[in-house]
Amino acid sequence: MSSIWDRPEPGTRKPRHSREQIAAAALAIADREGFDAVSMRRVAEEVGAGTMTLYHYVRTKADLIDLMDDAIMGEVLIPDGELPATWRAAMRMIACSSHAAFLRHPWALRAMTDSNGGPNGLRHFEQSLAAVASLEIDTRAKLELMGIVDDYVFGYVFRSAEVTAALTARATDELIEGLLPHFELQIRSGDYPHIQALFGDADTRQTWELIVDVMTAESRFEQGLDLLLDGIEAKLAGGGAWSSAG
Amino acid sequence: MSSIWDRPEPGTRKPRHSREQIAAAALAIADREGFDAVSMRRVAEEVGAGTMTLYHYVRTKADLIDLMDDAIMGEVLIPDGELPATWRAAMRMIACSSHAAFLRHPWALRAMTDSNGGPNGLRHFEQSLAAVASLEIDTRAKLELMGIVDDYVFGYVFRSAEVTAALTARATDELIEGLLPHFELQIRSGDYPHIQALFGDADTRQTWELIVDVMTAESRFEQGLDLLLDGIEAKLAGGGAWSSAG
DNA sequence: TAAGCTAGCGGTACACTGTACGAATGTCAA
DNA sequence: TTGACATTCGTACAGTGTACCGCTAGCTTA
Repeated sequence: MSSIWDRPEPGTRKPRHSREQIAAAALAIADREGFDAVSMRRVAEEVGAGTMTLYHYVRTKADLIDLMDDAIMGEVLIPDGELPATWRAAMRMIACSSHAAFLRHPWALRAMTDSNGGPNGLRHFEQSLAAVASLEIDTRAKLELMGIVDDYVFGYVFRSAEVTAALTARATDELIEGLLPHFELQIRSGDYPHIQALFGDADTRQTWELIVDVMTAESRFEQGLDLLLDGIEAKLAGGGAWSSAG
Repeated sequence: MSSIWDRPEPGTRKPRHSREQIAAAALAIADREGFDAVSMRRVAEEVGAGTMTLYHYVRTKADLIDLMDDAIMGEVLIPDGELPATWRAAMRMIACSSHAAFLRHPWALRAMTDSNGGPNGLRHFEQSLAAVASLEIDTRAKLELMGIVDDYVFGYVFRSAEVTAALTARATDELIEGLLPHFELQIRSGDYPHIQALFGDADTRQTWELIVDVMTAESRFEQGLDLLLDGIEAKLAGGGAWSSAG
């Protein structure tokens, strides 16, 4: 019912561990061995405690994941005083910082599903509000603007994490090799004229590498972000007010 | 190693079930009881077979999920001949269709992690290529453009699915009620001036409802999509070529 | 200092998961 | 009818999260 942030750590008698330590251990395991390797037994082993001991610091595994998520959100935060003054530069910096943090922990997005948002999440929200504070649009419009940029950032991170996961599982070559046979067969059927054209003039393998390259290229993130900010800026400068739904 | 799409269904002797039937059963369970309820035992029960029987139609559970994913991608496809001629209208229609399909199955994105892409995924790729075919930019730029729009779509769907999941678990009121105490406490600390300002003039509860409303409002999707397309259009019209990274 | 309370620890057990193995059953070709 | 083998599925095992409960160590009070 009540989230973990409402309940105090145990502490009247000196506990052997701490939430920070446990979260850090879980994070280390996730980074090293993947998110699926994070089990209560594995984390307990990592901190040198019995499995059930963890349940004195954390009510459920979901709570532990909340702790991990908030640690990630901590990495997203912009250090005090470094947030640019203009809304565009500020939003851009926040977006890039999020991007960087999630690239360091590709499993994080998957873990984030049904997280409730801890203190660092709140601080992140505060910073985003600060970024758009100077804009002269109503509150709803500010929230919408923040949401739209977040949508893009999360989408990029989500999709790039997908590819990253697939690539770390197998090597690029092996992955392409595995997909090729079935793929070529389909293409030759003639049902996919545009894909056929795409692969037409060049070597099949070369085109595949181009696709993987585009998907994983970091440049695409800033490219798309700037295009989106262009669109927002144009709308804001366009005299007509931000068109709210309500 | 090889994906499910490469191996034929069992069939020389009349099998009692089919991949379609099994995938449909799994989909029904996911829609009705949530993605986590989809277990091999549960699906087998649904189709009226022994648990291990499923393994004659599917090599692993991951394969079954691939089947489910491809069914969803089938819902995303634009019917033959209905794809608009201009790139912008076409991309917009594909994006909206994706949006709609994933709203119908909020669990689908979570299931999609490390899916390998089946026939309907390929058809979707074909349609996206068709949408940007008329543009006079090089292949890489086309792929980048498609990727950027997909990033946005996935991001919106991901974040809205998060909120949707939280809201179906508890009622909106109950959710807000649960978060309020801890939240108000934090706000009063003075560390969050912008959030404090946001909640300042109005009733706390009212502002919360505004936030939830903005997050879940479907209008935000098309709003952001149009802004992104504005940015892309401006760049394309700007004379200067699409700035590729390579 | 001694007694006792209890916070913190963790072993055992249970219901659940995916799936390897192999025995039983059914259906076809000969 | 007989063999071959595709199809079905019961059993078993290693893994998961966590409820329950006994134990021990350290603080508080007498």
